[in-house]
Amino acid sequence: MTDEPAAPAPSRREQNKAATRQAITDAALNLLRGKGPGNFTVEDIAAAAGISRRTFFNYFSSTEAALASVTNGFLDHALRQFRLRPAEEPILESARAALMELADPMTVAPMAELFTLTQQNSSLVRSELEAWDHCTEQIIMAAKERVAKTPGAAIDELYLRALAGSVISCGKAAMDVWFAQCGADLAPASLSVLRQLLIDAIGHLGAGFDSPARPSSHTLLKDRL
Amino acid sequence: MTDEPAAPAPSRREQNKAATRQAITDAALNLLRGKGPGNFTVEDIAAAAGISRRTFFNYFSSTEAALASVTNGFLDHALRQFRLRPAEEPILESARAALMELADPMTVAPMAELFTLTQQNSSLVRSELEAWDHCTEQIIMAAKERVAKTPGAAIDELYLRALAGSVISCGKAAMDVWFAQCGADLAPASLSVLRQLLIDAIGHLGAGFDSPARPSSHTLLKDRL
DNA sequence: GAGGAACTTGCCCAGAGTGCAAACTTGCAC
DNA sequence: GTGCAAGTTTGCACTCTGGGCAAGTTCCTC
Repeated sequence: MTDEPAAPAPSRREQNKAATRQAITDAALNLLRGKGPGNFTVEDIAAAAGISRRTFFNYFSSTEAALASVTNGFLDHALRQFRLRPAEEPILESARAALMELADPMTVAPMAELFTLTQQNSSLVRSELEAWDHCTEQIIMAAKERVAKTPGAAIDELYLRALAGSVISCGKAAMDVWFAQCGADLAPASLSVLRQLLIDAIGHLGAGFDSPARPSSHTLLKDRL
Repeated sequence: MTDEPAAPAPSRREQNKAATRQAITDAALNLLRGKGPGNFTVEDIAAAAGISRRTFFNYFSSTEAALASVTNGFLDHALRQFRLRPAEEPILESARAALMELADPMTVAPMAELFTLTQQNSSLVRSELEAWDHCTEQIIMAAKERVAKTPGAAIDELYLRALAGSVISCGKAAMDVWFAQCGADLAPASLSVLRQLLIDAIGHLGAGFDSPARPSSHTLLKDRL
């Protein structure tokens, strides 16, 4: 149901595959909601999605992989925003802007739900980690492309990797604190908190984590609660 | 908790368990060396360690978990160093000092080997990620304890999580770049490179990543010392 | 050295993941 | 349409994982 202006020939085959993939992740998410993590099998998912067990494995290598599509969608969104930023902008500022886009109800809702459903289960947490790491690699690549655009600039691998990793860590930290404070609350006030947490985290990063506590935005955060 | 004045009662049982645990990880590592990742089973490990398959699972929940003990040992070493730093020292400086300890032949050797053996295999990479994440959580806890010691200081959860995550990311970035540059080379020159990479990474972090890409910034080292 | 706690092991079973080959669907050309 | 090639689904069979259970073994304590 995505009508992009530049639709690259969605053949019947492609449509079917996309529909099946969607059916699988929907089924997996429903089972997660209904039975809780670890209480359903691949066979259950396949049955709910109307396919055979074997076909499930043609699409995903595990239950976790199927559920990871939620996190991946979430992080891909941020990554897309990052790529849209002008090349001459400082990377930290681009990152801040990209992360800011995550504090949007539509975007964060699936992630918030997954988070609450996932919290207790270790194998699901593991695939979350993988998703964040994958996003880090993507950011590194995006940043490299950006650097390549500016003439006379050399790529400092260490700088890029450290920066990308730190940015992602800050995003993760903000999300963690937000979930801990607000649960899966998606009300405007809660999203404001998330936005402020993201700003603060990137702020700490930009300031080199100078002072142990920066009262300026911290109090602001508490006011919102 | 380990080397306290109260003798840590190494009973026969404890010894046996420790020996078995060690035998398992040794066997796993040998098989990894000999057959490569994914080309041996839990049964192979158990046989090589002289125990039953069932007993293996009494110690580790998977092959990856058994191999992760290498990474965990590596990171625990850093964590221990971190805890040894004075409480009034800035956290970043403590982190720098702790990471510096990793550039030691004895410490880094197993990690370097594991890295080269692991690189291609995704499920092993995943458990590495988990180990780094676990270390992050430990650092957060250690930092909290430290903050609790200083009177009148409030714990800023976001600050701590963002900082710990960023520090770990910088350590990871330095290791990644080092492996990419030097492979598993443990010669003094190579270790110097690692040391400098760690210093630079933490330097970038402390400087808020404000400088454009610029390798080998020895000024930052001077600043910190 | 008797008794109990801790540990190992074999047995069993549900479920994960994958290769294979037979069926079926779609795309394409005639 | 007909037909064929390429892509997909599915059942089947198989290996491996992970863990519950109960019987056997080792270690500690009294």
